[in-house]
Amino acid sequence: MVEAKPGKKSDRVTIREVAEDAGVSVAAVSKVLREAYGVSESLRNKVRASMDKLNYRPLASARGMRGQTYTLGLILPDIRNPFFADILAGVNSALERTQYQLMMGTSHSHGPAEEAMIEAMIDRQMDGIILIGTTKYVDRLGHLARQKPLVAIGHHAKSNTDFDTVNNDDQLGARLVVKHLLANGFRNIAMLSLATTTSTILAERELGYRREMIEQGVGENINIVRSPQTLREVQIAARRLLGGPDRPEALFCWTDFIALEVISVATELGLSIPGDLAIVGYDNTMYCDFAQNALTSVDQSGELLGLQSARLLIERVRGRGEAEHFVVTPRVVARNSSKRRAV
Amino acid sequence: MVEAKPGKKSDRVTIREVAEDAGVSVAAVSKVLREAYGVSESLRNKVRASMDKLNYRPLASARGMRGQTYTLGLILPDIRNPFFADILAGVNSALERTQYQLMMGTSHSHGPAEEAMIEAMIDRQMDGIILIGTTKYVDRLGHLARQKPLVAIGHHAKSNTDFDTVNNDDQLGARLVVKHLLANGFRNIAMLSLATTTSTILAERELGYRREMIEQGVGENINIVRSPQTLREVQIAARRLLGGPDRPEALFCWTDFIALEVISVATELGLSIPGDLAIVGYDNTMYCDFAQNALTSVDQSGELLGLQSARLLIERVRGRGEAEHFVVTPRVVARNSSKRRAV
DNA sequence: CTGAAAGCGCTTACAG
DNA sequence: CTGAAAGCGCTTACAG
Repeated sequence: MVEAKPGKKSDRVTIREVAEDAGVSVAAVSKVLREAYGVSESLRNKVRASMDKLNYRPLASARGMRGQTYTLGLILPDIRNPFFADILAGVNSALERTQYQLMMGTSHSHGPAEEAMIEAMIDRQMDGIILIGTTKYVDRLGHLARQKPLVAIGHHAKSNTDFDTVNNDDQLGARLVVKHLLANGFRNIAMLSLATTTSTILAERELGYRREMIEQGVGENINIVRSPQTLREVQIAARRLLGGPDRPEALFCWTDFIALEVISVATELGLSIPGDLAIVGYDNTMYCDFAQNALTSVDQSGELLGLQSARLLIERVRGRGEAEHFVVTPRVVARNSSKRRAV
Repeated sequence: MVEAKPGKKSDRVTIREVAEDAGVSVAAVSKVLREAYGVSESLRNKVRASMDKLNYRPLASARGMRGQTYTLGLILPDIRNPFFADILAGVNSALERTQYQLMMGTSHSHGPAEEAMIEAMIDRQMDGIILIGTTKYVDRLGHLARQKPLVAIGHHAKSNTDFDTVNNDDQLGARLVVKHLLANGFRNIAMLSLATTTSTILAERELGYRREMIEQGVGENINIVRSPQTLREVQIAARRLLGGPDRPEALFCWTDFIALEVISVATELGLSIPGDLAIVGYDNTMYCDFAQNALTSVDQSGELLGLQSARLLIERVRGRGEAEHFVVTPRVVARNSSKRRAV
């Protein structure tokens, strides 16, 4: 009488049982599983039939002990930013017909969690990692990439050869915003950026803003305010900027999420948008379309970025060695928040 | 001359190297790692020193072959819903000082992805799984829970003995909304619910709405509209409901996310809130506080739910057998969107 | 308290 | 084309 152990995986079908059922060797089953070369049609069919019949599913960790786990990791810096949902949609659609599964982790901005998350994913044998909006870990990214396929979204490193990058042209995006606002009659344009010393995309956006302001002859109005991401800090920064006497005519915010908070502060201060203040965001997330926001924003095709990053990562996992750097061209999507004022 | 293989993990320190360095057996190192009984102070110290010195990190998949992977899975139905960020914050804080790492997966509403995600997590040896807002898979949940520790958030199953549940009292939440709206002078209250046949939390909220409407003597105004989650479908449903001649005075939406879309539609229709229409959401997410939304909502303490679910899951992983069902009491957070109209 | 050996479920050379 | 055997890095009884 065989008593099932109270253990949790007692009912799991193994490759050995499939092999027995199909009357072949364990190695043969493994080959069919990996779609490896040198398996006859008939053997493959027998094995497939047994796998289906027994409802076999390979154990990823066991596979990972020698080969791949068929698991890709995605690290998000902040799950609250709705832009990441767009990226994720793209990643998911790229993975749809593949064997790969996506596992996500978040790195809280406070603490050393980003590094910890990367290590956790390496320890869990992810075949490759997609990193979004790298910040602190930047310097060690090359070292990491040499031991694990890596794609960075939202981190400019064109000259790097160890990992791929996927970006929109952030400098251009910021330039387009300045152009758009000037075209609509706003000349005193400030920028609300992120307090960071390591984000290359913010550096690019600030650079684009500066350059375009200067080239358009409104360089004397350049004003970059930097704030951390927390709700409280953004509100404080926005109140200070908008409550004072030298309030700008327009404010370019580095991401929609923050722009929505600015709209809130402006509304509370009794400012009308765009009458008293024009606001532009970045990422063109779904909230921009809501009538109560009607937020002009820069579309950087988040879904495409996600799609492309997953494709590149799989290529890397399969052996590609040279780095690729994918860049998409952004465009301004104009809405009410930056409309030309009635004269 | 030993040449490092081009393989990716050549630099990984193993338990064997730690054992050699410390001058003990591999089994001893394993025991220290697991903080198992029967290890002398001095042996432990030696091993710990070697682990630090060599910068040893255990490979989760190897551990999982016999024991635990120290990885917990969290399955989200829709990453766009900001409520899940609150839950996640709670889960993360519960895991902070533990050995466990969280890996998240999303199940797209379209397709059989929810089931696929659960299987993917089982195949990846998660020690336990937190499931948010279960829908289709409900009937097989018991079977699943018998092979893997499981906690469900947002799924009522008090009589179930195989897994834990973590919820707010959804029926009460809906009742409180009706009470609040009536107290503010709104009598013709409709409800915008989710098109689902399996969600128990929606069933509870609908029940609470119905019962309270009847008990308060406005049963003749009961009107439940059900819509899928997609932006398009919600807009269509909202336009039909709000554009018609028999527009309700107030609309209770099943989640904030949907309520924000309704605010958008109402705004586009030229309706003022709450002048022409009061709106109430559920979950009290951060967007409610934005002045342009000022959305009254039901707070179900998402962070607490997340915290509690992680704690319960770890207890289960450690062997607890009986089911626990945690319920938190919701409360209405009143904002401008449901303010009493000026007479 | 400590360690040698078997084994978890796969993949990978290597023979045949 | 097919399979027997070794091995991935851990944990788990089991001896000592």
